[in-house]
Amino acid sequence: MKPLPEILTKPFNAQSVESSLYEMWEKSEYFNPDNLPGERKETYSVILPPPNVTGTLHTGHAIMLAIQDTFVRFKRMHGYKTLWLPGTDHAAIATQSVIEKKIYKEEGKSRHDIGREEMLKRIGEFVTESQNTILSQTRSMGSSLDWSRLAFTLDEKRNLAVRTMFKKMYDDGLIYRGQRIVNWDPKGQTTISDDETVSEERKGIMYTFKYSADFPIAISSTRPETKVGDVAVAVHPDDVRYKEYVGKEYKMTFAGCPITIKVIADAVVDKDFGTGALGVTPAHSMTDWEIADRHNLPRPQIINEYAKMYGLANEELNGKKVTDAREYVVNWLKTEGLLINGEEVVQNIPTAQRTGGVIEPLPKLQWWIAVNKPFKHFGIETTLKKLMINAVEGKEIKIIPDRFEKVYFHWIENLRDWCISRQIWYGHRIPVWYKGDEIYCGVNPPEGEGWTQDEDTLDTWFSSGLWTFSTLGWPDKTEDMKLYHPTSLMETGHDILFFWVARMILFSTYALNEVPFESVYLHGLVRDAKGRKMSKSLGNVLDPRELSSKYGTDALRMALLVGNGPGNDLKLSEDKIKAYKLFANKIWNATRFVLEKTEDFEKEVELIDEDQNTYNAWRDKHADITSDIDNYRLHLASEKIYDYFWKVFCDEIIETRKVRILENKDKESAQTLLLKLLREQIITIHPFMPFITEELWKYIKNEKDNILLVTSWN
RNA sequence: GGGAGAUUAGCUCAGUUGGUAGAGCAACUCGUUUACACCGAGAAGGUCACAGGUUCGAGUCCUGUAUCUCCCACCA
Repeated sequence: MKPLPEILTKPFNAQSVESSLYEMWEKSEYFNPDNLPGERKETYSVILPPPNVTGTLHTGHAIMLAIQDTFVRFKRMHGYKTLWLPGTDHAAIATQSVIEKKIYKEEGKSRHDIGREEMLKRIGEFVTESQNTILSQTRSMGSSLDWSRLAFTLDEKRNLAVRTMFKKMYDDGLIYRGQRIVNWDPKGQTTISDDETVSEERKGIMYTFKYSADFPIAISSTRPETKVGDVAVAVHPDDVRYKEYVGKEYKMTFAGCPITIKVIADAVVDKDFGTGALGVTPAHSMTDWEIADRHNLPRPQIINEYAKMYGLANEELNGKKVTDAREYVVNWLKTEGLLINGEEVVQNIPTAQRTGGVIEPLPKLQWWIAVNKPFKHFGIETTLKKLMINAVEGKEIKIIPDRFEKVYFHWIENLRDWCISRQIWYGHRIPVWYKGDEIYCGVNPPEGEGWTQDEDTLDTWFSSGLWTFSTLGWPDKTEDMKLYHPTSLMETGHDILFFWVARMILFSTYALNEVPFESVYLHGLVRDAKGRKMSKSLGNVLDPRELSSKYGTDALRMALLVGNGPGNDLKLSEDKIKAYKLFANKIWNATRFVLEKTEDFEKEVELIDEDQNTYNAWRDKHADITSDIDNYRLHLASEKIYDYFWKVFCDEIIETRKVRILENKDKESAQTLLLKLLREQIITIHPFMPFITEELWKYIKNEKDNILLVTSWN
């Protein structure tokens, strides 16, 4: 054996070795599956959920990187042609608003002052500059990503994929332009999808009143200001109280605005709610819009994009914010003696997830994906919804943990057409051009003069939805597509099951007729030791960069893996990370000791029975750990190797064998056993704690052995 | 209004297919004679929320109850 290396005589210092080890891995080019040694027939592929390009690493990223890297390293050591592909997300609205704020702060200018072209140029510059931060932080977690395939959701190749997909769906009639009620975010000045809204509990007042003294039916509303846009009052067809009025029309003046109200009967109305009569405001309520559809009612718009009243006969109301208008209308009701009562209620108000703005439902001409529309799909009539359901129901995709399958199905059942156009600048521009009444959709702009492109961009989840195959070169028929799609595993947070996972399934099954991934592993949120969400205001945010420099990346990774079952939130405390720093130290010292005790070791000998039994027990443990990883139980696998190394190997095996080595009793067998166990355990620990194990491997490997990254698992 | 999850040692949490309860931290005793005090040895600590049931046997399966958390839902 070699003499004991100098570095081992000192305590383990993670910081001093991590960056040079990562550099060594990168230089080996083994992160790229094309360069992996040996013959590898089976592939294993994972596409990294792209972090926001302007972001910095947080514990959510750290957990995702730790889990994925562990699987990827395991499979790579297992002989698979393993690809883990990195990328970043342009995060459309989030990024644009960051830069808008920055420019406003520094120059006092809005995006409209600056103009579309200049604004996009500035965002582009900012993004280029900022992406290195998240990428280098991603590296620092030890992530064995193939950087040669780095992708960006808004680069040229991904843009081609987006345009191609849009055109294909447009031609199939699955993307259409339509005037419908949208979720309008007055703060962000854009439409957003249903999933981008969050309902917030707020107190409001439910006013019960009449439009005018002559009108026979009282109605209830928390938004009386919208009633100037009413065109009907709907009652239940069986409601005897109002039967005599159905079909009649009333002309009145409400809050200074002339209105015509038709009494109609519709089954959606709940007889027992409020007065049992519903004031119908088609332009500003989804339900009412649908009622208007059924009864062929007009749809006057009376609120604009700035959440202000407009287009009304009463000039006093025009330009008023909806909240001020509400006050105005309520006062008017009071003075006219029309207000019957006002009852305080708790209501769920939809707000925009990104900006917090209160959603104003507005009718707008937008682009949609039709999820319920039948179409021919590879010769079979189906709908996008059915495709999404079939992929999971038919077990082509396994969701881990499986309880999320129910959540997924439930979401799809309630899914409505997806609004994909956004009134922001940063993103994939809609590949549609107009000239007069003509409309052209194409991957490339139309020939000829006079065409103008649609101003809108696409929902960021449209491009993210293509991620598993746009990263592999689609729409080109690439070797990567053939080898790595469907991908093996998608690992992400359960909070984006709908936003992202479902959309990837939609696009992939639709365009490729194959699932985007075979398994979905959903991790939970990281919370603090008390189970609270990490937030700046609580001051309980743990920064993964600080933690890894303090305790070592290996220790941080272990803390994120042990006991962290799929789908459950993880409570993370510094104490836990500290415990695995001690573990790293234990591995270090045990290695030194074994190397010291085997300095005079020459060659492997046959193990005596006692040692063979010990070795066999380890092999059982090893098989157990292997099966845990294969079955997505990293939380158990990591704990088992920790427990075995410390409690069994160090506390029992080393303690007993060192006596035999000292006393020269079956010394060679003891030495053989210690070296074999050490070597095999270092290999087993590597996917979890890549740095310390790769460092130690240098001192325990045989001449002919490659670096640990590509050393065989078995 | 629907759905999902949680309830296990003082604290924070594991416990894959049912077979005499585990980890980290904290607290207790002893040990620094040579891998590691970033350590070792030992002891202590739980009627596994509650009530029933299935079973030779249940933290683990079934039914119900309570408390908490999350998700979904256009009740105007």
